[in-house]
Amino acid sequence: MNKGERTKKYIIEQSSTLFNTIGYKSTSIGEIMKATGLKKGGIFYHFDSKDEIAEASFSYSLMTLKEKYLQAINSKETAKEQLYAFTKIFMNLSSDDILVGGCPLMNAAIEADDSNILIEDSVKEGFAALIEIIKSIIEFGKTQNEIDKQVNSEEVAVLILSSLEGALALSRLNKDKKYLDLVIKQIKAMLF
Amino acid sequence: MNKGERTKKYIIEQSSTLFNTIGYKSTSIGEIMKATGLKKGGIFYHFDSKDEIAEASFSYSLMTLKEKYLQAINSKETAKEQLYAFTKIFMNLSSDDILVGGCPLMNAAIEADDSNILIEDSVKEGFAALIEIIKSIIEFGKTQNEIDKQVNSEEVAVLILSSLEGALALSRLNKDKKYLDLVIKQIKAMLF
DNA sequence: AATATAAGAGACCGAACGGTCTTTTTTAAG
DNA sequence: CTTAAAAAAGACCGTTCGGTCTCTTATATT
Repeated sequence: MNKGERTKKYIIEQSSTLFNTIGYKSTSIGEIMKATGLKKGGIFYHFDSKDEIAEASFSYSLMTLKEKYLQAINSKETAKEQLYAFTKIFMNLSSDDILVGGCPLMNAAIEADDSNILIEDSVKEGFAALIEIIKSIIEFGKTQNEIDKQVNSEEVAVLILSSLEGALALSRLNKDKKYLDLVIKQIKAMLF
Repeated sequence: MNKGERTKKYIIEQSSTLFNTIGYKSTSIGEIMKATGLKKGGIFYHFDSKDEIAEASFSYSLMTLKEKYLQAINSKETAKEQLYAFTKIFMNLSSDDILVGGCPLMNAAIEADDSNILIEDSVKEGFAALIEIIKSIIEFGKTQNEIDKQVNSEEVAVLILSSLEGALALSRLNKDKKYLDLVIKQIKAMLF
């Protein structure tokens, strides 16, 4: 990887944190300059526009997020452990070094409500992927006789994701993990 | 109510929709001028800063929201009907004429993450009030023998609000009410 | 109808925005 | 070591931002 590629990657890493913490509108080129130590010329040499930086940053966040989920679930032998690993990531989304600023998907979904139609599809895909992961955990649990075969995997997956996202927002707002704790506790009680 | 008061109220009404749909940062004075038909001088005669408009608009949204909830619940005789009325408001938050743009609380919670510390307390209070309303519905249901007396009102209220907020975001993003429908269905099944 | 005051218009301001362009410096291949 | 190309600097541009200030118009009280 030559200098140019390294710098471009570095800009994306730094920017993704900015976009996720203070949002698209508030992340100015000036902020990115400060965070990277580069000047305007250096940044616009690698990207044609702020939107292009935002897109690259969001993709990077998504990739990181997905990796984290899959890696956490892998090597777990029971559905219960998998679900625990999954929820643990949600718990850490507030303090995670890389993904600081909460769930990138939810943030993008709320802010890019009308504008940024560019990333709207990516956000949809991201959520769909998360639901799919939860669904696969539930279905795995059924084959292991951990989870009642009557539960509707898709529907329950939607409930789990929705409640986790809502609780994450509440916990971040109140700077109190109890909301996430409460929701996770009840989800477990519901499934196992 | 004299002209000045009418105009100020009108600015707040129009602005609250703007803030809730496109967010604080994206709602410029220019946008407010367009929405109200007033010029800069007319707007800043009634407010000292954009933040002051934002605060007034948010308070107005909160008040409207709370009114809607309480009014919907009143005159309902069973907890089941009350909960149904409550969830129905959530369903309509996407299409409501006044509160267009989703849940004002969630929008504010996500966007005013670091900045706008001004309204942070109001957002917290707003969420606490919603949880309290749900809690009271559940407790009413217990006295009516509709709901199992063993359920923890507070905890379940948090789960319900979290999942509704999450599902609302999903439904708005995908322009598909099914997420809210699914979650509401499961909440009902859980309680009744 | 007169008039004091409330309400609003709109030109103006400095700062910050995203983005361009020329110049300088750094990198890396021969 | 030389040199062409890649990378970065930073002055500059037009636009939009939130906000001010003066001047005009509308309101409401006597």
